[in-house]
Amino acid sequence: MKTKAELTSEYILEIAAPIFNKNGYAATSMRDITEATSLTKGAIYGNFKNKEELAIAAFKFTVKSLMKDISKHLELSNSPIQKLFLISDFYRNYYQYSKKKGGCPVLNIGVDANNQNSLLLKKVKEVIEKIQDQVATIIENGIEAGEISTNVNAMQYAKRLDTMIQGAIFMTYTMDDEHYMKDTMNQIDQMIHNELKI
Amino acid sequence: MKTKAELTSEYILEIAAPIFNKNGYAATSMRDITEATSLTKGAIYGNFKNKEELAIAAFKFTVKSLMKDISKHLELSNSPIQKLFLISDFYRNYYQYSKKKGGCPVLNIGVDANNQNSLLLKKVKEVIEKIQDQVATIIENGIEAGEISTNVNAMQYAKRLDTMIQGAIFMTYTMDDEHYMKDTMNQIDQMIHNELKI
DNA sequence: TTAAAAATATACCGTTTGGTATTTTTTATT
DNA sequence: AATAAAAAATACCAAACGGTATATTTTTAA
Repeated sequence: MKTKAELTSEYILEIAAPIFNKNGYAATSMRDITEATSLTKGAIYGNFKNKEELAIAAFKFTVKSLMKDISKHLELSNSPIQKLFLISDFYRNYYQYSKKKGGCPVLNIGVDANNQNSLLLKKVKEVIEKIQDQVATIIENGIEAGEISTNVNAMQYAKRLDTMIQGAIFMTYTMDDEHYMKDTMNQIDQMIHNELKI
Repeated sequence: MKTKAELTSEYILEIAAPIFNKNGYAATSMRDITEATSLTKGAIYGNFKNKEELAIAAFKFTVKSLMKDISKHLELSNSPIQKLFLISDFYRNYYQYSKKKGGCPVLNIGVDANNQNSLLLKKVKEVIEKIQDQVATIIENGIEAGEISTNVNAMQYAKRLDTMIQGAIFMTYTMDDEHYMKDTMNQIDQMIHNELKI
């Protein structure tokens, strides 16, 4: 059974994570958190050491949920090449999906933490590496399964896809125009067809 | 002849622009500006109405310089298709180049201003539209000159290139790894060769 | 050279910041 | 039901915040 404190911590993260994600670290005050949670400083500081620890926990909270949802979506097929198409399929709805989380945590916290919070930036880097490793593994599995050309450099291609996706996320949010996301996903699908598929 | 105030305003922007660009709006204090410029609040508020106006002027200052440098680089050829290659050529060195300005203003202020400062966000949008219009015009000129396939949708392709470039900038800065930039520019060159060139 | 105007420095304002010490309330155990 | 422990609320702190009013200095023009 979860303790009271554990439940409170989770509740705080649920509320605080989208706020930090939207506003960034410096633009989010502890008062924002107490007001949004209807809790007091005593409750917040009783469960988190300080603002930085809360922000890091909030980032982890959002990413954990995001990674889980992606993984779940990728379970829709066992074929590596189909899993790649499922990635673009997932991101096709990413604008609406990620809005509920206060935006894309990788993009927002990545930019926000740069030059500002090295601990937070390190966490973002780790998440990016993890995502890229997973995509590279899918490509490698595709090569082994004979679905993907042996000429493909899995890691390089994973990074390339990730770069395009992040670009699409940035443009979609900044221009408030989902076409960027849809177009980029179409482009990625074409790439998978033309450059990966055997 | 420039007035004293005009010279001071320029000086303030020179110093303040990279700071706002690096830290973001909320994380930059007016004290940061007074300390970096060795000026006092009187000088700053005498030349700029408030923090927001200073931040907007600082963004414009950085973008103006950036746009000028790109335009200058594109003068190296009169051929539209070569101009496209010159764009990727420019961004190949963009990491080192933009570091001096405190990072990419479009990426940094774009993410920072979202949900935070609608005036600043509007300025970023305008810059993105302006850049995309210029690239689309180059492509259109290439079509007219018979250098680029008539099948190409100029605006769509300009947005596609811009999206990829912004993705590369984000990944390069966040991972502190210039390979993302170089790889993406190679990819773009290949696209120009395979999809645009006649 | 002097006086007006412009520009900058100084001193100060109320408010908000992140954080802490203490008190009160709630929970769990006997 | 009583008690100890845990959790949360309250009250408070010094420092920093953006901004302003005023004093001083510098520049400009007669």
